[in-house]
Amino acid sequence: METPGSQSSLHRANLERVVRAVRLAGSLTQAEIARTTGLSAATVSNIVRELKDGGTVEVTPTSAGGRRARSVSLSGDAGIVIGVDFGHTHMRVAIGNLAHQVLAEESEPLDVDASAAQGFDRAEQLVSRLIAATGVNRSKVAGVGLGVPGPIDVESGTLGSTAILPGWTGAKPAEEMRERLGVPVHVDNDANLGALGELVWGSGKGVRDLAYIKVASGVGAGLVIDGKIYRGPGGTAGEIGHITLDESGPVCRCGNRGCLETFAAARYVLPLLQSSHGPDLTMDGVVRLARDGDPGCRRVIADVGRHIGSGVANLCNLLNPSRVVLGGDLAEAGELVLGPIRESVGRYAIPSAARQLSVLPGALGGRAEVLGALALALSEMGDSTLLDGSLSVATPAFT
Amino acid sequence: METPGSQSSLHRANLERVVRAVRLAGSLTQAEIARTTGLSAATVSNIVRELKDGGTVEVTPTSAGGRRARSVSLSGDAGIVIGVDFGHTHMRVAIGNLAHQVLAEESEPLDVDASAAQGFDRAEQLVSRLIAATGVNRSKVAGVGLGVPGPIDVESGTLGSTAILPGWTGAKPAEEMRERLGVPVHVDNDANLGALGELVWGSGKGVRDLAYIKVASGVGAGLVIDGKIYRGPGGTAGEIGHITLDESGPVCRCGNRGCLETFAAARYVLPLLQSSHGPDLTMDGVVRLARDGDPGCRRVIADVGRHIGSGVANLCNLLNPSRVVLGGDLAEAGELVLGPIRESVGRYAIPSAARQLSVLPGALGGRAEVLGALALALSEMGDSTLLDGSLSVATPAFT
DNA sequence: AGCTTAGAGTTCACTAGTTGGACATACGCG
DNA sequence: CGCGTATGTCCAACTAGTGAACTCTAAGCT
Repeated sequence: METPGSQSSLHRANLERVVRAVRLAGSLTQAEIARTTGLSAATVSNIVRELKDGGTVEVTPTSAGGRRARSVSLSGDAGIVIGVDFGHTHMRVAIGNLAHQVLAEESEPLDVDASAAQGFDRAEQLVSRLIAATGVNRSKVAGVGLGVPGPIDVESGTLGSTAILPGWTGAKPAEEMRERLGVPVHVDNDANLGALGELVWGSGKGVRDLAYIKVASGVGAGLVIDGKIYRGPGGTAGEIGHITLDESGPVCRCGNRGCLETFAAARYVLPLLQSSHGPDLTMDGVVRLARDGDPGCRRVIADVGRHIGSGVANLCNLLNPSRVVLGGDLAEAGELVLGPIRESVGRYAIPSAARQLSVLPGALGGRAEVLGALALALSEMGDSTLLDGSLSVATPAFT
Repeated sequence: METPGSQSSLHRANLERVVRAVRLAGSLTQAEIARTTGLSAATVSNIVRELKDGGTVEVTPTSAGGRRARSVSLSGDAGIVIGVDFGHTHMRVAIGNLAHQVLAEESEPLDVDASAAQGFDRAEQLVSRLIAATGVNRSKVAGVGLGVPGPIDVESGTLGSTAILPGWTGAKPAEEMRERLGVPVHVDNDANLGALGELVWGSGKGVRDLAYIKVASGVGAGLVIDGKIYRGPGGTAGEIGHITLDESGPVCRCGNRGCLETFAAARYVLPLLQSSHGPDLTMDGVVRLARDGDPGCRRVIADVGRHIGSGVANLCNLLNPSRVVLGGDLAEAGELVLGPIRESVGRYAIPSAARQLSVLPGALGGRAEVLGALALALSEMGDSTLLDGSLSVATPAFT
């Protein structure tokens, strides 16, 4: 940090290298660490000792061919990260450790009419409860990732206007939560976090580029490029919901006409069915009915799929991601919606880009966002926070 | 390289750090280098001596406030890079040095019916002539960037089918040129290189994200994200020409209907005017006539602009670049085409994304691609080739 | 003119940190 | 029981960066 090109920074880098290697493999012996990192055995020996003393890593004996190799693994509570997600109806919290393991997860209903401050208070309580329930040491919490269902200015941290949480416009969620929890908080919107969640724990495992399309009351996309969330210079990348499909189509809430959203989002699609299926229909209900064979619902879902497919085709031509993951309520419809999407992509995308694209349903359902928040916290701390001593060792009051 | 986490790698990194700092600033004194790199003055002293002995850097006295500060700059021929671009009608070659200065540039007509091998031979001759003309030492050439007007598989280096150079399909340009020139060659397509060229030397100076839209016989886009060309996992990102604007529009050569290309590319637009303006009309001619006030040409160009604007709006919603640069013949039309583009973007893109977007004409005209090829060679060598000794110092035969 | 001052670059002793090789250790196999 | 083998540790050597002291030079002041 303070000495950007000196030996101590090299040492730090090597520490991180070892931690990363261990985390990726789950557990390794020192000799294996030396081989995978390219460091010498002597260096690894020193580094492992340092990490062990710091509490970041645990060393357990194993039986092997030659001398007993001691296997090195991340100690369970070396560093704790927390993910918080404010969704349309629920608030979710997840606790995980640096080994990418989720230790606990819980959700509770969110009162949409409550003020932002009340929401943050509730979140703080839920976090505290979960920390207590898992028995982790509160001082080990290294960071929090926070998901909000709306546009957020990443620079200033201010929440834009949200249809879902009307009273929250202008709130600064990161700041609020940092004050309450006393640790660094990183925010992003739900689509980006869903993308990250599916990438790390769900349908995106193994790829580096992914587009996560979330269809709920609106349509949004989260883009992950080369393992990192891509926000664009203005922070508004991924607005797939408002690409124009039909210049003379229905008027959209954004002011344009014929946006993808007007053909796919719940708020525009449900009215089509409410005359025939009753006014209380939800997207969930449409999906359920479609799976049970209701022809009207099937037709609507297929149409939605076709339109989403057009949008995905554009996305595919421009960005050529290797995988598109469908999230949100609609993903529950499975092939009923994926089939038409794929068909539409095949029709409208250029063949060379469409060929290697796979369109998959999200594997995490409603958990994608919280888990993405967890992943955000992990990625933002860049594996280095846990090396700070202040975290892994109890801060010495005097020396 | 061989010792990934050791002091020697740190030293290398520090060498690069210094070189980069010097290159970005043009010239710096040692004290300034120390400040900008964060290294200590002592280290800088050693590094500068090493670089000077290696011939990478030149030290010239200056007069300053206190002791004469010696200003350090990259030595003119520390490393030479070459850009080669095969365009629709011409082949261009540029020679530059590591200080991002273009030393020489030349073009000659390209015989489209000639075989690929003949084309590469001609390119080699032109390169040799230019090397001789600038008087640089051939052994200092560190790398070559190569632009081809068609889809290229970056993995295998194979050229896909090109309408412009029909006989070249399946050629491996990088391999061919490497054999002829004996230095590393990096290929990319013209749109990507145009993007890079405009970013480094043209209308994209100062931004990190840029979309370069090239309208000629087809419509393509090159995307630069965070300073690097973005190709996508399959290498086909940026196919803006084939996003669908009208599902029941004209049939496109790609097999779909209503692609942007069918509304904007020369091969579809020119026929509209040939009945009224004669069959020999070129895009160039249309632009010239439009500037002279011909109403038909103006109308056509405005229509093209509106359609491009729709495509850019999609691009903007999905990717949110900070700048869009228009290249190709059409850019010569200036406001005649930019106005309608901006208008269309304003209409179809979501306001928050459109607000911070600037749409500019390319500043380099037909030179964008060669210069981009130069920039590619520079970026691919990652500033480290010049530290190899084999390059900057005559290889010692014995020690 | 002479003195002071301050920034520039260099030298030197010191320190952090990695490495190769020597060494101790422990397990399985014959 | 001894040998072979792979593991982890220790030590001396080496590399490379740093702070402090030092020299040098030109500008500014008296």
